[in-house]
Amino acid sequence: METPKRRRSATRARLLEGALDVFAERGFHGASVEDICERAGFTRGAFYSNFASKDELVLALFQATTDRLLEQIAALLPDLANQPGTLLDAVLGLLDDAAPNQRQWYLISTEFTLHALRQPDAAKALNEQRRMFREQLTRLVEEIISTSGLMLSVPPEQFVRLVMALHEGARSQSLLEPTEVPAGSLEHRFLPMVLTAISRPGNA
Amino acid sequence: METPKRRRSATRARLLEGALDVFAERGFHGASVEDICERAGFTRGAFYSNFASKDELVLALFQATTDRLLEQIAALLPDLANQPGTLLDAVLGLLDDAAPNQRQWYLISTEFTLHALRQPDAAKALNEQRRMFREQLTRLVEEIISTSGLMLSVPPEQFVRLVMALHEGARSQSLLEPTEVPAGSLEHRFLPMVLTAISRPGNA
DNA sequence: TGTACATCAGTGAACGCGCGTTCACTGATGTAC
DNA sequence: TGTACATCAGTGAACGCGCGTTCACTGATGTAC
Repeated sequence: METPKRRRSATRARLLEGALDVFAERGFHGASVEDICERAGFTRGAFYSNFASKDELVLALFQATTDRLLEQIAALLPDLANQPGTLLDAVLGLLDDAAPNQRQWYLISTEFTLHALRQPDAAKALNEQRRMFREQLTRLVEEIISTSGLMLSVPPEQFVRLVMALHEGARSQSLLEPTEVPAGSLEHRFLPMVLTAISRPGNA
Repeated sequence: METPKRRRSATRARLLEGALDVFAERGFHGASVEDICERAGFTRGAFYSNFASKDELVLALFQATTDRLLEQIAALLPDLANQPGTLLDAVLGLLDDAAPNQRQWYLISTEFTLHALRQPDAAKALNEQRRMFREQLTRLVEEIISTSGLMLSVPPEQFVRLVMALHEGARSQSLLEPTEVPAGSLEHRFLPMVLTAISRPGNA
């Protein structure tokens, strides 16, 4: 049944999808409201019937994308924790599977980071999202550690921060030089060393 | 002597300085030509007497900043290589001393990275700059290794890529959460582990 | 079931502001004699 | 050294385009009887 409410929220969703694509292609400022509407198959009036302003759209898009990302991760978590494979495979696999389009997600989230560094409101929202993301990853790490009998010489959250930082910096290198730095190569080369250094097999 | 040529190049330099500040505050698109000129104490005519367009300014700014950065590093290198202290102190110290204003440099260089991911010309310039930067760091690492008798189980350039990637990701965390992640904390916590793992004292 | 009216998501034309860019000019500095 | 002219860095007004936002409207869907 195509009730008006469903129709409306479908329109909103299509506008958000369009915004995601166009923002990734041209950046927040470079993308016009018209671009976004055209991509979504609507006129600008539809846009202002669903969003108060372009600024509001940016925040709504970030929230929507973040919510979906966290849901997807929550769905992936149980599988990863129970499957065979190393701690590292699980964590890095999660980071890769989290976003379907890595390049797009990097462009959007990095631009939102810059935005947040200039606007405290956005920083609050971003830090909240990052905190939840870290908590999910930390939970995964803790679970795997407890079932495998590994020991970390640093708190799991610190380990997660390390993985996320390295992942972010490595991704930017991979996107700039795809052939010199294949995606994931830096993480897979160096994180095992850290694990060797900080983990001791502790089978009681 | 205030010859016209000197005066002209001073104007250009002041416009570039102004652009650096204003771009950091509002982003490339968010900063207007008028903003930049006002900051530098000129009218817009002066701008177009020195730059063909706003786009050209972005590239010129990147080149100018990059050139200065590389010069500063070249000046710092000899001191660092000969001073006492660990390999890590030298490399991380160089990364910190390279740019006087870390936050500003992060904002500018990250936005330029996003720009480069959308525009091949900019990507070429950026990759060239990053290559030279890596080469400087690699040279430093090689020199310290050769005088200290350390051994790396990976090529020095790979080690440098690791440090740069971690540094970039760690910096974004530090800027977003200054109290939770003090600048340099992730690097100083984890890179020693990598060094322990991959270096063997090889005093023949 | 059919009719009359209400609602409101989405249309598309219009507005007006800000911004990048242009250009005729000015006045300080350099050059020729 | 002094005068007349040339140069050209920087001025500031004007242009015009694109974009964010508004608003009177339309026509499809829902509701009342």
